[in-house]
Amino acid sequence: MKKPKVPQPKPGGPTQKGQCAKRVSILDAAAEVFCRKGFAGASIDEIAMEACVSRQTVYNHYREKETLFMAVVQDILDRANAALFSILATFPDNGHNLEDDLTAFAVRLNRNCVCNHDGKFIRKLVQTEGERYPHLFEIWRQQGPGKIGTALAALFARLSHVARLDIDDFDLAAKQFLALVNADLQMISFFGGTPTDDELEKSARAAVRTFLRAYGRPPAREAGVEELREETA
Amino acid sequence: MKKPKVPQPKPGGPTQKGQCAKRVSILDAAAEVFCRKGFAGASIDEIAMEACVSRQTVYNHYREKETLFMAVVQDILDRANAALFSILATFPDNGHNLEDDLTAFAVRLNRNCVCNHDGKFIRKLVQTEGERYPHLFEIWRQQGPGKIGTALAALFARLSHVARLDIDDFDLAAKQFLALVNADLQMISFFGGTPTDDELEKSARAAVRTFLRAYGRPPAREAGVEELREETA
DNA sequence: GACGGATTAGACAATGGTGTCTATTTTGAC
DNA sequence: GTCAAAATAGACACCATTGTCTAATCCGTC
Repeated sequence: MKKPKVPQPKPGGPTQKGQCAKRVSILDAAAEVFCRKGFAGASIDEIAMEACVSRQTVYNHYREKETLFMAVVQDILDRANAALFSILATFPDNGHNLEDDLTAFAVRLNRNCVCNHDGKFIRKLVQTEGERYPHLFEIWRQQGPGKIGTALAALFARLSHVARLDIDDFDLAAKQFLALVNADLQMISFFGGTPTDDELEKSARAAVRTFLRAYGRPPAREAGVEELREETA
Repeated sequence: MKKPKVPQPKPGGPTQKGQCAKRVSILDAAAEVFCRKGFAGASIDEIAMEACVSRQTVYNHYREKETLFMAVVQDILDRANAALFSILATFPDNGHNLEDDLTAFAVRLNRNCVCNHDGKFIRKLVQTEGERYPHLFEIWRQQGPGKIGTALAALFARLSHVARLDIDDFDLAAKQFLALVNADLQMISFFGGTPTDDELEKSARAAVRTFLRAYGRPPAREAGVEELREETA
């Protein structure tokens, strides 16, 4: 009664090595449970149940708990990476309004990379199990924030070159941009909650505004502060 | 051989209810182990061993694992809070150089509240177990970042009033200040590593510089206003 | 319909953890 | 020195989990 239950074995499942349906189902369920309970707290039975699969099937696909765990991590990282590059490709090199462009970019980044399920999962897991698996932490740092950071720095370098930003240290600016964008949301997504679209938009706009106050080139109409300084001098 | 070992029972231990030495020792050890292994992964035996105490003693002081866990959390929060207010009390209301003052403040805040042992512990624990104990998350948000945030907002309000900052939304600025200060360090302290004093200082200075680019009043007026105020007082 | 690989439920031993109990020893106060 | 409270080691029942094994069942393919 309390053991894994299997509703319908899904007749259409292809039996390939790479992407068998059961395999995916196990991976998803494992991600869910590992994220909720941590490595130690997650039980194979619970994962099997959530995946609508027998425990033995789990062991057939992944030799042991740790194998499964590592497979989950790699899977999530791959997905998050794909999302990141797809977003970076959308930034308009010559849009009209830098503030709007950056805000839209920040919203998309947060929604699809940082605040989404994968993002929360991987951060939580790294913090929970990073000490036990230093290897895991290293992979994450290079493939996660590391990639976002350098990609963003490159973007800022381009924008600086087109004279829309006034940045001296691109890497620093990238880190600060990410930090600002997450200032509001961190608390929400820290827990389980997912920020609403409204919160996402609002906090992104506030962050971008501050960022541009610090790093933006005054486009003549927004030169309030600059002019003030000139006049008082 | 592998059970709790007790070297010397420490003859000088007073037997009071409030702060018995064993009690403290257990609390410290429990914090350490819970932080390393999470709630599920930590075993009472390991805690007892690390505290140089028998398992039964642990159960004598704390009825069950969960009781101990909650006591640890409350203890850490109290300590972190005390540290925070002691730091806030040191900010000079009428210093000469705002950048230096803010930088020093940020360094101290990070060293004693955010990047130190307690800070890392509480963040890790909230993220690990927050879902299982929503109560824990709520306490943390109000007593931790919440208190820092409002205290910082109040400080910025004071500084704005003395015309050293140009801020419209104090709460937002406080959040952004904290975010900027942690932009660099987050990655380091995310794992187990403790940032060096040098890293702390450098990242704080970069953050404050950006913050002041966004929110600072042109420095020409700073000294004048300050002096005027002092003289009229 | 028959075959073979995948999948299933369920039993199983081994392990390790929790919380209780007891008999003994230590400790500080008197 | 005596005494009571606290702390100790160790045994214990109980439970959950891991990973293995087996016999039965499902599935697509031939």
